[in-house]
Amino acid sequence: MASKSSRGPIDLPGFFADLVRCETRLYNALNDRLREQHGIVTSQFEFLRFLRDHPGSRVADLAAEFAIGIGASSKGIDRLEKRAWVVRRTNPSDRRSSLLDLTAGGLQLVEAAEATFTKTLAELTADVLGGPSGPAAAQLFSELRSVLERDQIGLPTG
Amino acid sequence: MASKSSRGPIDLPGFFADLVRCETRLYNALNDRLREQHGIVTSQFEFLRFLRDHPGSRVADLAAEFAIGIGASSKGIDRLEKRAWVVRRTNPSDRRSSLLDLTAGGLQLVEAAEATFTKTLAELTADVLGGPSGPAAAQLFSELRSVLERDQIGLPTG
DNA sequence: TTAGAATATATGCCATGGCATCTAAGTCAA
DNA sequence: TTGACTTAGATGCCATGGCATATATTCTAA
Repeated sequence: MASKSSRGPIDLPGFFADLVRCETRLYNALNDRLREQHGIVTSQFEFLRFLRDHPGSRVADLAAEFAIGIGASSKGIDRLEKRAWVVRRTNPSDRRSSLLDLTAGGLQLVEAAEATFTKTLAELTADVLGGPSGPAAAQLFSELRSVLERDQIGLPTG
Repeated sequence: MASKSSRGPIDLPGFFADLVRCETRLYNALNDRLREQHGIVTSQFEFLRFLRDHPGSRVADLAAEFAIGIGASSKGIDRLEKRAWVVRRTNPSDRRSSLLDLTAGGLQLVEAAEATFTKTLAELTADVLGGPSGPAAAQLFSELRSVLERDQIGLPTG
């Protein structure tokens, strides 16, 4: 059961539980839709979108963005590269790393998937998030995210 | 970078991205703290807390609550049972299923872990979520969760 | 009553992520 | 220059979850 509202200070554990349940279900639903329509899952869409918006990123940049390990980031790129949506090009100024870019096919895919993603998200959440307290909530999570990133909270080791 | 605020309708994809990043980092940080202080991870704490609050639940009840597959729920209980925090007792009215309960040790653990969990969450989020728009955001996610559960959005197959 | 359908969950296989480790490459000081 | 240290990321092992399947019960209709 979702937590109840109250007057006093927020019930943080209850809020967190609601948050995680929402995120899980939305992520699952987006996975289903993206898989059936484009053959990818949400995490792959997020990788592709990030690379579209930040061409020339490195494996470590993705790891930092998504708060995952370097190994997971490297393997995720392996899979996208195998499907010819991403290319690693040797970093001319540091040959330990590669610069990552979308291929033409990758760009085409991410644009199509973005339409599905945005539409699905709107179907599932617009009624509630489009309400009067939506903007305040969005602002709040934007701030929380900034704080967590600034303090480097919750970064995996590897 | 966290999404910027705006006047118009909410940027749903940006909001969702902020949400997922926050959830990932908070979950990671809670994992670290619970692991070092109690030898469990957050998902296990959530199982134990649910069983404390809903004694006699079945494997399928946990799966529904957490929007995970039945198999994952069963295996999660296996692990908690192996550590003697949970017992399966045969359901007298349906021998296909078991009724789940905490042991005394499980109850003791969940109480201790809850203190750590609540304290950590407060450390990491109270500044932002304790602000003026916190209650509205909490209410919003409570509603969104109710809607997603009512419509059975994002439940895995198995 | 009993065979077939439905249900609850246990189990096996695969994919993915964390963490440790390994290698290649860059940095720095003597 | 060169040897020690650091850094980027690739790779291997393990844990966990999804999905398919198997098994034990229960339900249902003839």
